[in-house]
Amino acid sequence: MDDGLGLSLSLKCSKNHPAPPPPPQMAAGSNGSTRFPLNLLHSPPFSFVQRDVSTHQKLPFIISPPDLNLETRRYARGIDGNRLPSTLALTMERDDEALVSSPNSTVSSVSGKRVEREENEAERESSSHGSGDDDDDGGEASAARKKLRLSKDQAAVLEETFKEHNTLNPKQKLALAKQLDLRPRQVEVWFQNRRARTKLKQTEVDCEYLKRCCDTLTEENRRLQKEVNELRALKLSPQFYMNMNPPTTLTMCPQCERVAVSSSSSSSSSAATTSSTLGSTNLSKGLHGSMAANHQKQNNLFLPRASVIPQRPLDTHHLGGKIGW
DNA sequence: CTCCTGAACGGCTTTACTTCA
DNA sequence: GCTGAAGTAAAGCCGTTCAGG
Repeated sequence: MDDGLGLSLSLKCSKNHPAPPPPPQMAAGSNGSTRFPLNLLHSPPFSFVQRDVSTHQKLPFIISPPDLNLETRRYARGIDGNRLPSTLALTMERDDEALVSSPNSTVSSVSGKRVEREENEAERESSSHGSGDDDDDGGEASAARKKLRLSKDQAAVLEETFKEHNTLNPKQKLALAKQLDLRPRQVEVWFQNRRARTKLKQTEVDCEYLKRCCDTLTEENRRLQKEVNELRALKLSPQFYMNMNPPTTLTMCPQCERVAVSSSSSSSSSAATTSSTLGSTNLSKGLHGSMAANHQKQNNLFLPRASVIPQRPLDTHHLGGKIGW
C-alpha cells in the first residue's frame, strides 16, 4: 500500500483476522500489579500475622524464624493488591495454604525463579500423581526438558482464570497448580506466555488501527493538497478577485475562543463554502461540529481556530479584506 | 520432511525491602 | 532518629529454544 509517508508497517495479521475484540487491558501497572498495600509492606514481620488474627484470618503455616523476614516479604509481594481486597486474598491464600502440603511446612516455595525451580524438583518428587505425562521424568528429565501439552480442560481453567486477572499471586498460583495437577512453575509460565500473546494481539490491533489512521490522513492530505493547488490557480487569475465576496472580520467568540467569520453581505452559501474549505479535517469536524452548529444558528459561523490558522497560506489578507494576521 | 504453536528457559529490568555507614 | 547508598530478592517481560502436533 502506498501511504506516501514512508511508513512501513509490517503487519503480521492474518488475512481473515476478524478484528478481534480488544483483549483485556492490562491492569494498571501490569508490571507492578503484585504490590502490597504500603501500610502492610512497612509493617514489621510479625505484624501481618497479628493483623490477620485481628481480621479472623488464621494463617496455618508455621514460619521458622530464619525465614520469617524473607517469607514475609515474599508473602507481601505475592498479594495482588490490584485484584483482591487483602482480606479476601488472605482468605483464599489461607485455604490454598491449607491445601498445599509443602514439604518443609513453610511457604518458601511460593515464588521466585530459582526458588521455584528448586521447588519444582521437590514437587515432582512429592506429587507422583503429576499430570500423567510428566510423572516419569525422574532424574533424567532435567537433562532434556520434557514438554507436555496442556489438556483442554486445563487450558480452559487457565483461560478462565486469566480473564479474571492476568497475573497470579503465589497463593493463587499454587492453588491453580494444585487444582490442575500442574507444577506452579507451569502455571506461572502459562500466564507469562499468555500475557505475551495478549500483548502481541493488542499490538496487532493497534497496528491495524494506526494503519487505518494513516490511510485516512494520507487521503485527507492528498485532498487538501489538491484543494490548495486549485486555490492557488484561482488566485492567479484576476477574475478571482472580481468574484470575491468582501471578506469580513474574524472575531473571537469570548466563550469558546473560536474565530467567527461574520460577514454582513456574505450569503449562507458562501459561509458554507468557507466552512467546507476551512474546517475540512475530520478531527475538527468531529470536535467542533456541534458547537459550530450552535453558533451558526446565531448567524455567525464559528470555526475552530485550528481550522482557520492553517489556512494562512491561502493569503486571505492578500484579498483586500479586513482580516489581519 | 517442514511448519507452526506454545511450553519452557535464561537474561534482564524494575521494584521493594534490609542493612549499614 | 534520619538519610542515602549498596546489596538482595522477587516478580515480570523479552527473546529465544525446541518438543510435539
